[in-house]
Amino acid sequence: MSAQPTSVAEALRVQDLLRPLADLVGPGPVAPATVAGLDVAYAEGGDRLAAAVTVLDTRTLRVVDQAVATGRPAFDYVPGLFAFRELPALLAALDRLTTRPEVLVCDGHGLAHPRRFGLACHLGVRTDLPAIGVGKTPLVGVWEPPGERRGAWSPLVDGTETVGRVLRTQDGVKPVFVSVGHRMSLANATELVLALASRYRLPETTRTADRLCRATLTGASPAARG
DNA sequence: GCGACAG
DNA sequence: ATCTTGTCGC
Repeated sequence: MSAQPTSVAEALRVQDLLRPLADLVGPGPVAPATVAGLDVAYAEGGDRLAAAVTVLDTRTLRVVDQAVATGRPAFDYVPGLFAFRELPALLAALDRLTTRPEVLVCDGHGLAHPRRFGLACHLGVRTDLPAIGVGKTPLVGVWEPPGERRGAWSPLVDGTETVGRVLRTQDGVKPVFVSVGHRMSLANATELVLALASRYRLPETTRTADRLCRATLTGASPAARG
């Protein structure tokens, strides 16, 4: 089977094949110097997309490198198989970076997935980089609402497993869903997301990547072909 | 069987 | 994801 499946059955098998390769424990870099944000935007009609990666200096939160890749969605949108849709373009964008980020912050879940292999796990395994997932809405699991203050969190539980954390990144603002992707502990992932979401609900990494891929589709940028 | 369902 | 108006609040 290929890395890019053409059917649901095949996609499920790819996940089963790659899942054992994910390291869901490793502490990961305690104080990474750089962190990458990844995001994808779709053109009206959804037949075209732009994937963006921005690399930020962890301390200053300034963008130090970035890349984009445009293309077609590689798979229909199927909850649980979402990664196959955006992965090719995201990997292409990553290839265009001139630096190698120390951690990947993905727009979607990692372990918090019905088969424990969401986009963040997939990207981590395919790049062998520490990766974490930050979702805006849940895919699996149950949780108690975390405290109202920034930094408060509660475990995200699916069945008998803790698959992530529901983290409040700003006072009184809807929480985000953090889960491990690859080579990173849940505690360190939580700490990193909180540091990156210093001012807004979402981490700066995803905010900068989001702006970049949108601007690319809008045509606001000169060099943005793929 | 029916609804839910990352982006 | 994308399509959309007004509205509340710093």
